[in-house]
Order: sequence, then structure tokens, then C-alpha cells
Amino acid sequence: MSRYSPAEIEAKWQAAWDAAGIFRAARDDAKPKYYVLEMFPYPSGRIHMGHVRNYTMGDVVARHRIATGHNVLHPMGWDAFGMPAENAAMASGGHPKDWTYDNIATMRAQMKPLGLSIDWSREFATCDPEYYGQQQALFLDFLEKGLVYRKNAVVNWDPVDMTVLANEQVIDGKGWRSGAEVERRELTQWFFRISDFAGELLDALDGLDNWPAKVRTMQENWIGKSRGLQFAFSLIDGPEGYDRIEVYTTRPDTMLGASFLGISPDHPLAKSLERERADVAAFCAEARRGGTTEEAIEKAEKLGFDTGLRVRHPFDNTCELPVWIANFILMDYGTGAIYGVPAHDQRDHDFAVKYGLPIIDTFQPRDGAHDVSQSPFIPPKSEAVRYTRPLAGDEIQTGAQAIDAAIALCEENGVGQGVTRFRLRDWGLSRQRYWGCPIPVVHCDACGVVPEKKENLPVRLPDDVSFDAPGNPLDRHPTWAACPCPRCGAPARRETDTMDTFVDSSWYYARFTAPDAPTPTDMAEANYWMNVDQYIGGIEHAILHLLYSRFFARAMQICGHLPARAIEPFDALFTQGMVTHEIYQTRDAAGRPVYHLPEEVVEFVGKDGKKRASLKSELGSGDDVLLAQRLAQAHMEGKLAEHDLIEVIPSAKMSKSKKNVVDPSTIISQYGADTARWFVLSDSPPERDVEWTASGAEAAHRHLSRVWRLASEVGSAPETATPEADEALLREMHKTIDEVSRGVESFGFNAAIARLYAFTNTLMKSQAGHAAKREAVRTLAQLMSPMTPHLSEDIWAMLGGEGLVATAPWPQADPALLIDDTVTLPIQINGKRRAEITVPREMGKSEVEKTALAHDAVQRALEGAAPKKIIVVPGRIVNVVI
RNA sequence: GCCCGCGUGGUGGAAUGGUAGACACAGGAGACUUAAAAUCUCCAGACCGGACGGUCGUGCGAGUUCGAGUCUCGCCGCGGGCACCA
Repeated sequence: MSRYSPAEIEAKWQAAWDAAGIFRAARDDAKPKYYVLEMFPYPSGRIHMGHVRNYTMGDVVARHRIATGHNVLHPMGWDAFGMPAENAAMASGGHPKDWTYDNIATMRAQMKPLGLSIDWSREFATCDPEYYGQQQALFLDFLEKGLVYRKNAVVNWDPVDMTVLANEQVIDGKGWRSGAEVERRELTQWFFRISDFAGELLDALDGLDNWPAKVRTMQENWIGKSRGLQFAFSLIDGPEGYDRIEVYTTRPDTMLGASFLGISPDHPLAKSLERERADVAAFCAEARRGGTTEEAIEKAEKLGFDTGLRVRHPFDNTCELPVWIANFILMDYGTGAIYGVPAHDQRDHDFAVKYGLPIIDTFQPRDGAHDVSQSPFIPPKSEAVRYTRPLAGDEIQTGAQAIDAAIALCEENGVGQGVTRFRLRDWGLSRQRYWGCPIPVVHCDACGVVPEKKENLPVRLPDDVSFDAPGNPLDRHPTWAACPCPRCGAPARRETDTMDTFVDSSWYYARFTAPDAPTPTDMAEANYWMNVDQYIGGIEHAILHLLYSRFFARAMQICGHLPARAIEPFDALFTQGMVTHEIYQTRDAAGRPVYHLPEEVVEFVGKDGKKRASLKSELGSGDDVLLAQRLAQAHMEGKLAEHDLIEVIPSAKMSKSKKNVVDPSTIISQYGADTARWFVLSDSPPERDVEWTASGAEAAHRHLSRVWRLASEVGSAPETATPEADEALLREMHKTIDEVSRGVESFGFNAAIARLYAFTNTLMKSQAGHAAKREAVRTLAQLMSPMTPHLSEDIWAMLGGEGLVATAPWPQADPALLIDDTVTLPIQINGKRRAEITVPREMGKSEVEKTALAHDAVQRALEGAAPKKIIVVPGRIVNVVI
């Protein structure tokens, strides 16, 4: 065999790893453990390049840790519940279960050839009854500890499909499938009490030093801590039972600028009025229309209704404010009521202008004046302003100071108290869907909501369901919901809602530590393996998934399913970028974009040196290379009309509709898995997007072939050894060991790969002897092994390595060999490089100075004068200041 | 609006305050070959120059420093997150 043939060697070494069972994880107290996890995939159909990049990165980390003596846990599973399975069933018949498990089989079969160091014995899918049964057990434990509860909540309701929709499924206020106008409806739903943990989840972010700062900031903003004042306005002649209205504000310093009081249409007072007054009822119905999406809210016009009620200002008895119901006030933030200060708030200003309410300023710029009738004056809180109606404190002070003073004053006078609030709301988990984990409770006429008994778990999804009618198949199943009440035994009805699929992914990392345990976790295993030492996934999960998981780890710890130190489940997080690919685009007569597959076009280099392309079908038949040459020539001569050209848009996200998807299986059969792995790591830093290019993939493959050839030919050329060449190669090898090790440890994969390229180049030119080269090539293969495990294994065996390279100890750089005996120092004159000298490493400062000054270039620059100053940084640089 | 991040050749990108452009892609020249493929060698930031060499150069403008892609301040541009949140 004289050619690198990945298909052969990859299958061979995968079989060898399997036979040796080296990726099966078991507790071993003699070794430090290392748990590396990539976010598990949703089984959508086929794997894509993004998966390849994600799992390759995890694999590099895992393989490096194995080689450095760690006991590694590297599992894989499937985030398998969710709507696409039901949509597929509705669109083309079939069953969500079959669709899901078929996809899993396909994707697993696509992943195995990648040669990942995964312990497949721990694989599970979240739709396995064994998994969701344990999730139901967790739910029951949470219920017992008060971590989950039921309440009424406003949801997006599709009246045609008769289902709750997620915000993402409401488009232009209409259901995405039915096209029906979405209603805001109040339903009784289950909620996790995540908001109770808001402060803790926020504070603990500080300890997550190995998380990207960006993710921590995003979570911080999401949790949204604010400090403000809560107090009440007393209501004049209010309806029975209502004598005051509680409000919350973060700007109590503007209290004397209040010109109206606004309440949410869902505020209890509004609801009470609604029952008695037709005009109020009509307004509230109008105000509630439209979805709960951002988009719907954005577009919604500000609507207000003057109730005729009035409240008294707590600091000014003569001041009475009208009470309005306004559609922009949210019931679930603060108290559902605000006081409006049009002079210092954009929304309140809009509202005041529309309804002719007074605009009263409480502060002005320090110097000058701001006409608040035209626009609100909203300086940063840190800016000092001149208070025209100060509630407390000095006339001139910053907003922040005034706010603190106002809170203090109100607390002293018993008007209200300072409170800390969070934007984070409780997590609603009920979904009126079939393909999810059934919520294990029973509704009994006599006993109410009763938890299912743990011995009756799992509450299994029925298989005999149909998707030919709108609504939740569980709800209309003839028999499934019927069951005895777990408490009194009377005939009762199961909850037909299922859990949000984010629940499934909130604890799978813990389940991997003991996937077959008869309880959600096995504490001995969890105690050994947790936490995840390195978690890797996309930035798109920066908020929800990672926040929910942090909450779940805390809740599980409270229920005794995780050790206390695992409340932060992910010690280190890495968010990798996407794999992008260029798009070939033309436009149709109407100017709409039309996309083309790569095989439909010919690329060439245009007269401007930029990449151009043209449609093959317009060119007649011919060899691609010749076509490209002809096109380039024609373009150069200006013979190509613009409309013959295709727009080449680089770096677009891969998607079927844009026709720019590259299927990993195609690449693997063409070049092998090692090439795909090497390429996705080589071209960009891992946290950034990487552009897939055919030429880049070819280059990667070419390089791997070169390394393989280097290995197979080592020793076949005539012996040319010189001690100098051997020594030089050895030093270069140790520098490579050092740099590659550091790169691999710090997610500097692209830099590590660049170093490996450089070392390969050195090796090819080296005059070192056979023995030295042999060792260098074997080390090269070993250093490459986390990225190209099959190729490395083959070379390792070829060059007499002991055992498998996968389990061989990682090479250590000899510090003595990292330092050269001589150094080349650049000589700068006034900070600009002008020359260089090569001197012994140990040469003293004054010696170096003398040598530098003697240099021609320095003498020329000095023109006989003495330098003002000379800076010598040993081993680094010489700077002569003239 | 608020909060982050990023601007380096034709392209992706290297660079603990110390030789900017490593490594790779695309490009050019050449070797081998009947030819092609494959492989190998060399060139390559811009400008001036035959060469030696020189001038400029990390979005723009200032500052700190012997020395700034890197640190500070101010602009400009791009990207991301949050947002009727009181």
C-alpha cells in the first residue's frame, strides 16, 4: 500500500478502539476524572457540518485528556421530543416515534464514521420511557418540595388548532399552521419556580470563570435585576374592596412629576370594573387582543381608557391623579400598575401626548433647559442634573443619588419600601402536545390535582394516536386519560399536557453519569463524575438551556439527586461558531433571489481578482477547468455581461433553501473523516464561524496524504544524518510539542494546527537521519491524534509505536530543548526594525549593546553621534534611541 | 434606547507591550512529464527602485511608552444580546 486510503484505515482503527473498549467509562479513583460533553443533538434527520465541528472539538478535548492520564466520560444522546416529529406526522402520516427513532438511527450511522471517542453504551434518547419516567419522578420530587406549581397564565391560543403556541410559532399575530388570529387566553399551567432562584442564579454567575463573558452577560441581562420602590396610592371612592393601588418604580425621584396612574388590563381592579361596566369590558377586550410576541407588542398602538377614578399623591394631598387602564402595562412585572411621568419616560410621554395629559418635569439638565413638552428628558442615572421638583436630597445630584435618597425618604415616612425585582419569570412548562414527557398528575373530582404514585411511573405515551384532527391527541384519546385517583381510587383523569422539551435537556448531563439507574441519578456515580468539566455547544443556547440547567441542578440538589457542589453543573463552557458556506445567487424577473447548487455553476477568477461564477447550463458542456479559463478570459476582455454572472455570497449559514448544505457523509466518503475533522478545526478560531470551502477541504486532505507519505517513506531515502540536523529537528519537535499542547488545552485548535503544518514543512526539508526523523514523524502523528485519530493510529503502528496512540501518554516537551543556544535579536532604531544580530543566548547586556552598536546599519544611522539611550531586553530586542 | 463584542494582505487568520502578516486558501513563476493528473521548488502587504535599499502600513484621530495590532481617551463602521420591564 503506497497511498493514503482513509476508507480502509478509518474502519480498521474504529474496530480496534471498539475491541479494546477504550472509550467505555467506569469509575476509577486512581485517576483524575474528566467529563466532556457536547450539547446533544435534536434528531432532525441528518447530521450537518455544525455537528461535525461541535463533536470534533469535544473529541479533541476528550482524546487529549485520555492521553494525559484522565478517566474520561464522553457520552452522547438525543434530545428527541419536540414538535418537528408531530409536524412530520401531520404532514405525511406516520408516527412521531418512528420518525424520531428512524432519524436517530440515520444520524448515529452518520456519526460513527467520524471516529469519536464516545462511550456509546451510555446512549439514550429523551423519548425513551426509561428516561422520561425518571423525569416524571423528578417532577414529583420537585412538586413535593414546592419547586413546581400551577397557576393561571396568559398564553398564545390558536382557536383552530386548539393548542397553545410558543411565541416563535405566532407570525404576524396568526398561528403558523392554521393562520388563525391568535388569542391571548388564560389557562391553568404548570410552572417551575425559577424566579425564586433569580438572585442566586445571578450571583453565582460571578463564579463561572471558565464561561465566556458574553454568555454571563446575556444571562445577567435576562435575569434583569432592578432596585426600586414599591408603594401605594390611595384610591378616592374606589369600588368595594379597593382603597389603594400598589405601584413599583425604579425612578422614585420623579414621583412629583406623576400625571396619571396606569394599570394593566389584567389588573384585579380593571377586572373588577370590567364586570360592572360595559365600556371598561369593551376596552379590556380590545387591549388584550393580539399575541404576546415581541413583534405583536412592538406594533401595538398605545391604548388607554380613563376609568374616571382618581388617586391621591402620597407626598401632595392636593394632587389627585386620574386612573387609566393602558395596554402597555404588563400584569406580570412589578405590581401591574405604574405612575406615569411623561417628562422622563418615552412611553409615558407618547401616552400623555395622545391623551392630553400634563407633562411635568422634575429635573432639568445641569446647564440649560430641555423642553419636555416636545420629548422626554432621560439622562443616564450617573449624570448630575438640576432637580426642579426634588423629592429628597440636593437640588443638584445624579439620578442614582436622588433615587437612593427618595427610597430612604419613603421608607422613613412609611410610604413604601425599597425592593429588588427581577425580570426573570417563572418557567411555564405545560405544552398541549403529544410528543413530550407526560406530566405525571391526575385530576380527581374529589381530591383535586393528585400526583401519580412513583411506582406507576413511567406514565407512558400511548402509541395509538392520530394527527388528523386539530388539538392535542392525548386530549381526545378515547381511553388513555382515564385512570384511578392515586389517592382515593375513584375514576379520575390524567393530565394531558406534556412538558416543554427544555425540561428534557435540563438534566440529561446528570443522567449520563448513570443512564440505567432506577432513580433519576445514582449519587455515587453523580458524585464521582459531576460536574461537567467541559461543556461545548452553540451560542444560541446561551440563555434558556443553560439557565434552565443551572436551575435544575439546584432543584435536583434540593431533592437529593445531585451533590451540593454540583449546583453549577458546567465548570467550563465553550461556545463554538457555525460552519458557513458560500451561496450562489441570481435573481428572477421579479428581483427575487434564486439559489443554485455548487454543481450547477463554474467558478473562476474575475478581472478584479475576486471570485466569480457563472451558470453551467448557459455555457454548454465542457470540462470545468477549461470552462473556468474561458470565463476568466472573457471577463478580462469585458465580454461577459453582468447578467451572465452569479453573485457569490460568502459565509452564509447552511440551509436547504439556500442550496449551500454540505453533507458530512459525502465529505467522509470523498476524503475520510480525518480530513473533515482537520478542516473544521483548521481555518478559524473555534469560537468564530468557519467557512466551508471545497479548496480548503482538498488542502486538508492533501496535507494528511503528505503526512502519511512522510511516514511511509521515512528511512527509504539514503541516510544523510548529521548531528546538527538531528539536533535541530529535535529542538523543533519539542517546540512543536510545547505549542500544540498549549493550543489543544486552550481551544487554540487553529493555532495548534498551524504549528503542525509548520513542523511538517520542517520535517520534509530536514536532513536529519532516519532514526531522528522516525521519532519526529511518530511524535507528529501523536500530536495530531486528537484531531486525526485514524491517520495517527496508522502512522503510530507503522513506526513501531507501542499499543494504541489513543491511549499512549501525551508527549512532554523538554524545557531545556525549548531554549536555543543562540538568539537572533532585532535591532530597532527609534522603535523601527533596522537590522538583526545573532548572539549567544547567555551574552550579557553590555556585550549585546556593544555588538548592536558595531552593526553597520546602526553606525550609518548614528552618523558618528552617540546614541541617546539603548534598551536591551535580553533574548528579545535591542532598541537604539537617537 | 440600554448592554456587550469586533475592525490586521485578494481571502481565512497568526502575533505573553518587543522582527506585523506565522500557517493556510486563492494567485503567479518554474521543475518533473509526450501530455495531463499527482508531486515538488520558488515568489508574493502597498509604493519607489535594476539591485542594495528606502518610504508607508493592523478602521480614523489623539495619548501613554525607548517601543502600540496589543494599553487609555474620542470618533467611524460592522456584528450580537436585551427591551412597552415601569
